Amino acid sequence: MENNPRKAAGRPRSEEAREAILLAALAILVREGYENLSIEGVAREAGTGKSTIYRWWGGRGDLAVDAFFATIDETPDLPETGSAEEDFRTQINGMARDLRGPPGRAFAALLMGGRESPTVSAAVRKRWLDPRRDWARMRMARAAEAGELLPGVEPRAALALLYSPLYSPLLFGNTIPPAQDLSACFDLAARTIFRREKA
Amino acid sequence: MENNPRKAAGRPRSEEAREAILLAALAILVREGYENLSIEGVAREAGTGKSTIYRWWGGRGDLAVDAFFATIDETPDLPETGSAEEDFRTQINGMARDLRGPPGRAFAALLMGGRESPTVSAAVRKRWLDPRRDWARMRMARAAEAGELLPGVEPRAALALLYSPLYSPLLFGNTIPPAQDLSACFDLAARTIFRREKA
Amino acid sequence: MENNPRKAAGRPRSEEAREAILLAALAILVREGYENLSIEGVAREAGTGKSTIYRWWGGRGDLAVDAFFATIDETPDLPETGSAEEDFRTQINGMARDLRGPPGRAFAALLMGGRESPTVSAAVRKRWLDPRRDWARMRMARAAEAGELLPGVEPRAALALLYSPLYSPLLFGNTIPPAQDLSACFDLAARTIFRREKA
Amino acid sequence: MENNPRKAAGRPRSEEAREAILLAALAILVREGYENLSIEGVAREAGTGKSTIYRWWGGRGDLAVDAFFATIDETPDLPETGSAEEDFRTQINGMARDLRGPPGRAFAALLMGGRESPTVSAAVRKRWLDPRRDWARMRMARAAEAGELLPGVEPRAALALLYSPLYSPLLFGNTIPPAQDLSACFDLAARTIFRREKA
DNA sequence: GACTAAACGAGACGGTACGTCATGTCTTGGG
DNA sequence: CCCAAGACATGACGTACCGTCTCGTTTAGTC
Repeated sequence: MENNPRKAAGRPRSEEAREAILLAALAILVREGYENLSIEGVAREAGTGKSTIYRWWGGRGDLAVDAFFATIDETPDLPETGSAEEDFRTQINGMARDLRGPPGRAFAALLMGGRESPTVSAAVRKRWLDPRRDWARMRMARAAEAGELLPGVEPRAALALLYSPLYSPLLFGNTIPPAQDLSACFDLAARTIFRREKA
Repeated sequence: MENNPRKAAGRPRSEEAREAILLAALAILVREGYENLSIEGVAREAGTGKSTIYRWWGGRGDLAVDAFFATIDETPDLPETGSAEEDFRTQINGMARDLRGPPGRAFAALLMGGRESPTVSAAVRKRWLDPRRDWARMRMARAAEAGELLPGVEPRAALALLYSPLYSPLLFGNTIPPAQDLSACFDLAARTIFRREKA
Repeated sequence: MENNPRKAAGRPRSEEAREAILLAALAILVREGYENLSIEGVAREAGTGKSTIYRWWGGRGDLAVDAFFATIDETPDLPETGSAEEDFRTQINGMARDLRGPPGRAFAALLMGGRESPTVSAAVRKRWLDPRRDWARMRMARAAEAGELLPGVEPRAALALLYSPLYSPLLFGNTIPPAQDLSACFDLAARTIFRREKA
Repeated sequence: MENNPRKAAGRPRSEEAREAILLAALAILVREGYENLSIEGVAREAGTGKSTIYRWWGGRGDLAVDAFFATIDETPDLPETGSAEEDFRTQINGMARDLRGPPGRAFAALLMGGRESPTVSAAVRKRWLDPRRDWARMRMARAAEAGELLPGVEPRAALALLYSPLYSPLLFGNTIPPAQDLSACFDLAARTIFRREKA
């Protein structure tokens, strides 16, 4: 029951145009990379005018952010089993799945865009990093409470150790590591973080 | 029996111009970021003609690579003590020192440039990643031989675990983590990788 | 037996809007020239919607025409004394008065608009030129009948000679000549056109 | 024997491009009028880049001026016979010939452009009006000296009377009057200006 | 000491994209 | 049916760089 400033006069925004623009932007992002994502190109491919893009987005950075997140379930329900280790493994694998393939290229492009515009990096932090990190911190705190952590484990360092192997290859290779490698890293890290039940 | 390919007729390359260009490129890179590094800007700032740049470099990517590596000792002699753990810690801290501050921003910019041009990412791999990774693999193999590793540690995963926390923050924050955080991560990782002497 | 074509259903045209639009258009015309007369600008300044303008006028040309003629008495009663020379002098001075100053600039702008749209030039001819020319032709014919013309004077050429000096400076200087200059020209022309009574 | 500031470094201006641009501009000016003369259109038609146009001309006004004057002999040698009346008739007919047809449309367009930009109207004055007016004033002064003028003729008014009928129709009809009409006007005006030899 | 040849600065060239603005059309809700 | 508001596709604006090109100049080695 939202009561906007009365009603919003004038012709309503075209949902068609909005979608065409986001689709075109995503396609170009994946196909040609952030460097070659131009507003004119998007307008051409989407069959819209440039001004329609500038009316709703601030520039190619904003556009790239929205285009990427249109492909992503922004607030996935994260399961919570009894085991913190299992929960983290599930989340990390899920993120890897989200980012692998074309969306991964878009994501890498997006991070790149972050250097060009603080808006973009803020948006990425706010819409990707923060929710996932918040969840992770909370889960880690609960694990500590439940005595699931080994003694002397600092939560912040533990999180860095668990997540970094997922992201860092983007810097050099543009790709998310394969599931097997990721698992090996996770297992190794988990060994030094989580208390395991004695067999 | 001519020693060189003849002797290179004509006016020799101007060392002055080369240095002015690299300096200008680095300055712009650090001051304004990769996005705003333009060939025209470099030529203007260096007081050279554009063609001199295009003669020796393929584009702004190539130029950025050279400008960055001009600030870095490309093949540092890595010490080797008896302890693998100490050696890795030394190397990682050294890399962090190299990348922290302005050069770090240049490095991030460089990695970004990698998406735009395969030449750049190849150069980064060849001049940064490969030598460091080669050393690390070798050192890790020697550690395994010497029985310094805990049982069940896969070298590849171990390396990923050790190095990722250094790089991944570049993706989101444009910075290298502070020494303290890095140490905490390293210690945590080391605990699951290296066999420690019993007290 | 309905008196009007039906009665015109629906909301009646807003006289307020019409006037606001014409006023705004005239103001912009005088203040910023025809070049900078934009429909959007008029709508903004008049506080109306663009479509209201497009509904009633064909474009900025039409609008300029109406705005200009709103400042002019379109069919002034022309006096007729016994002397053709005096009557012409009176009319020409009257026209000069109408066109001098801001309205003159608007008029020049209007003529300029004529090149862009045949509608405009037709309107200018119909609402400015034709009534004045018709009067002049009639007066000249009557003068011929009354024997006021010198022998060998072709009416068409005589009219051109009398009126041209009023208009032609608009082309180069954007202004109507001062009264004194105009008088000198008129006197000179009159000498070769009108028979003067012997003293 | 001009000694420029040494030599003019850099690639020399392309004469080809200059000509293609002027030709295209003139063609558009004549074909579509000043209103529809756009820099982009000229660049498209001339096969050049926009920047080449902006490098050498300040805008469409400047361009139109140059395009028009490229078709006109800017400083025609004016004959001088013994008779001032004949000389003026020759000059006026020559101007009419210059302006009739396509160049006339371009000229009208140009005058229109004068309202939009003071640069243009200054250029038109400087390159068209002034030389012709200067010549006319001088010739008129010489005629006065030689006693060719009727008594009481003010040179300024006489010039206005002679030249106005040529220009003023441009305002309403876009065309230069036909030779016959022009002659009639000229004869009528001449009768009140020049002393004629007794038969 | 002239000749050859490449690198140099300068800067013009045809392009592409930028972000802004006005066009004329349309689609709402409300009077 | 009119009106205001304002979104829409279109297209020109003037700017900034792109990467290529064409100059005249400079700086070596080679004859």
